[in-house]
Amino acid sequence: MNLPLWETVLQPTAQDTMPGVLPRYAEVLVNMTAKSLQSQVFTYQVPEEFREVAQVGQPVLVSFGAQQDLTGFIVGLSTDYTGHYKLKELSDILDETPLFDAEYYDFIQWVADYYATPLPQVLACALPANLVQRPKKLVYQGPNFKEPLVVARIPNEVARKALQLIDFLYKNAATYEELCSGKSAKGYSPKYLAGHLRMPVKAMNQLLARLRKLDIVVVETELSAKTRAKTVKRVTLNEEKLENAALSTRQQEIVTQLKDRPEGLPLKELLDVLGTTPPTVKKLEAAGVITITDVAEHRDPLALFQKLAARTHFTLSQYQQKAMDTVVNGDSEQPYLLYGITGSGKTEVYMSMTRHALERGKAVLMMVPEIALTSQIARRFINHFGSENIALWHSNLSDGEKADTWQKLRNGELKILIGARSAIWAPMKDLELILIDEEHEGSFKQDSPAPRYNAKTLALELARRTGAKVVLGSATPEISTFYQAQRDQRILHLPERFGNSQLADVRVVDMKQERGQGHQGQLSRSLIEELKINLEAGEQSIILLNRRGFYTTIQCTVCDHVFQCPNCDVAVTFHRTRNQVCCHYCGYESERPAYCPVCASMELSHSGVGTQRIEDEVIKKFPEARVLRLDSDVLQRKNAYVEIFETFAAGEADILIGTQIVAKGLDVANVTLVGVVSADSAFCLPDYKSAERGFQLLTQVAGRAGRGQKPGRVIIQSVQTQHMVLTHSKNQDYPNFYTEEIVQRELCGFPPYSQIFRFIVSCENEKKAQQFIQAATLHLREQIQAADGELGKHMTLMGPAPCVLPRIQNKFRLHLLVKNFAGEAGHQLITQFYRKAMENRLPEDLNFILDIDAQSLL
DNA sequence: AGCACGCCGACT
DNA sequence: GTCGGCGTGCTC
Repeated sequence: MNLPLWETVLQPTAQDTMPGVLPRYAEVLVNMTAKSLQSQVFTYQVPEEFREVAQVGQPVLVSFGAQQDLTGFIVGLSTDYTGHYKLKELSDILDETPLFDAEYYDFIQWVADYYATPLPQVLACALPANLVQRPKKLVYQGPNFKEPLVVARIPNEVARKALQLIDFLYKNAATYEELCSGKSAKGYSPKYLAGHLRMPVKAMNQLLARLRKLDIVVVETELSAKTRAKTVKRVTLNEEKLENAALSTRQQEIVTQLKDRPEGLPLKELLDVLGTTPPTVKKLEAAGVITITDVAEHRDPLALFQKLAARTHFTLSQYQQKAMDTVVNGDSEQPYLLYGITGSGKTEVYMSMTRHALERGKAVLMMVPEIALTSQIARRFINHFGSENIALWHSNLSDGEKADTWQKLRNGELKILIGARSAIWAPMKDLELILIDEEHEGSFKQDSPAPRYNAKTLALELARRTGAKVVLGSATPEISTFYQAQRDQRILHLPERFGNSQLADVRVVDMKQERGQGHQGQLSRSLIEELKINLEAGEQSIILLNRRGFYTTIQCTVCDHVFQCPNCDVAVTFHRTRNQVCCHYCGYESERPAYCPVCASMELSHSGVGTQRIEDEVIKKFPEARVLRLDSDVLQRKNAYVEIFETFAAGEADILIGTQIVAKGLDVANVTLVGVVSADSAFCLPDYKSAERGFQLLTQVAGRAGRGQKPGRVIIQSVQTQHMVLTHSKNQDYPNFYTEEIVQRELCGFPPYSQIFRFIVSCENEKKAQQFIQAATLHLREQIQAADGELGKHMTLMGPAPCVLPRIQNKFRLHLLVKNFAGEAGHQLITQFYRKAMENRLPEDLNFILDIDAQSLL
């Protein structure tokens, strides 16, 4: 029977060749710089020696055009080729262990399509960095380096730079002979050389090309170091070789150490114990008496939690059980929404579902909004399931840890993965359940760079492909999520607070009134009073400062001038500890100005509020209180999140002051008071989601109070006490907030009634940016009108207009919004339009971004 | 995006 | 003659 073979021949791109039939051709996605070719796949011949090992998902080295040593991935294998190209051969397979399979690649293709992003860019986003070796070009002295006649042939205009370069290489770089000798030789990257000689990289590359032709320099590609599973050297004894060996005293000592240890000893330990040196041990190895092997060190990202691995037990309430049963017996067509107020026990439902999946050998992906929360949820999962079954996935993982975890997930050795947004790319085997906790959080959407993906969108697509079920959990679901879950009747409601603890008592304080009655400062009298009560009772308090758009600015008291960043049109933030002002968008830093540039007055004041300022005020009022601060300054430190949360949770502080992050996930029974300073900035941004975000923030933070037996109090300080966000979050009333907000959305045609596309143009030259976006808008209008049917009636263009933040990092920003009511047809039109635009060369220094399903319109 | 190829004008 | 400018077109 040769039918299977014949079939393969007919399908040259078949991913799976028949067993026993070796592939001769490989489809390679080349890591290309050429924009118009980036998503294209090219066929290469597989050299004889690679045919047995070649597999989809392996990183490879190829040459393309005149360029050598480009990296790429095998994305398909076949036994036949029907095209008419003279095929090149694969230069090398960089790693025989594949990083993904054909199904995974198909998913990547879907993402690339949906977000109009080149395939290699999506792949680069999906695969952990440094898992693949990167080629690096290094410049050395060439064979003709010291030939004066050859140097004389360099044209005048570049001769000066050429001589500088030659001088530098003469003093620093390895000679051609040294390079050929094979020993480690010093070379320099073109980028470094360009920087050193103060010239553009492009010019340097041109110069190098010229010098290369004359053999004055050579450029070699070198591969970055391989990320390997970390290994330790282990020494074991070969008993049988021992008998006829003559041993010195030192050698005898080594043998004695190893005698009763069939599993051997780590080399390092052996050296430490005996105070000997590696050569001594090596000599014994040469004699065959002992063996030294590289053993994979068990790299455990959960080592931190090991000590906690005592299993917990719990029983589900009737509502929790019902939610669990519905999902277990339900289908995977649409996501489920696990909707329950804070403290209603969603985590127990997640854990029961996870256990159900594990019992049947299936895998579970648990997504959380931020790393800080990872530790909290992870802890409860580890307590319950034991650390050996769980992997964590977040950006603080080292390359080696990522490489290990990646392969273990691919092999199905790990069944539970907990991680933030990027965990959606993990190559999970036998995936049955995707849990997305706090699904309303904005951090599931990547802002930049492309692909600007939403992990929730990807989760739904992944579920569609694998048959996995998706459960979205929140007390304050995204408006669009609730809308759809209600329509599909997929809401799992947990109406009770767990352990029947009471909802917090929420009070709104009118700060205008406070000021009117002559009370100064950021903390209202009620809040100060309540803080005092809590301190005396030994209970803990949280103060939330909603920072967005509400920084500590420096303002002139005479002319009201607010100090701005010279690059971005936003106010600079004042940092007292460093006596500096800095811009949170571009990182601009400068000494605190001494006088106003407009009126020369020296009467400057700090207006606005920063966490530091609140901290000062609190310390002044309560000098004996133990205060912790959690904001972006503090978070620069690695593990700062975890440390501060743990300190607070352990009761080692009385008051925690922080930005949005304190509103999330913190589950401390002894917290009975939450104060919100400047609540208004949470819902007064020019953005269609601002009410939703404001409500979510205030409700979540209110949920932090009174999680134990003691009742909680919440004080919200505001100047717009009648705002609907405040009235609903005061009552922690999501249903009524939803009802009011969804009407607005329909009225204005915002999601869920439309899909938002946002084009952003940014350029240092304002006029250039304006011209470009106007031309693009015109173009898009034409295309929509030219499309068949009534597409034009179902797509609304808004703008172009300057962004709410019109200048960031010295670049002017304009955007064009498109509301798409036409579903997939509209999506395709937009993505095709954008793809075509990106194939052409953009004006220099101009960025053209498409944000699909944009969340923020600032 | 590079890079070769090719067709022109300005030099040793 | 030869070198180098830059416009075009191709890269498995």
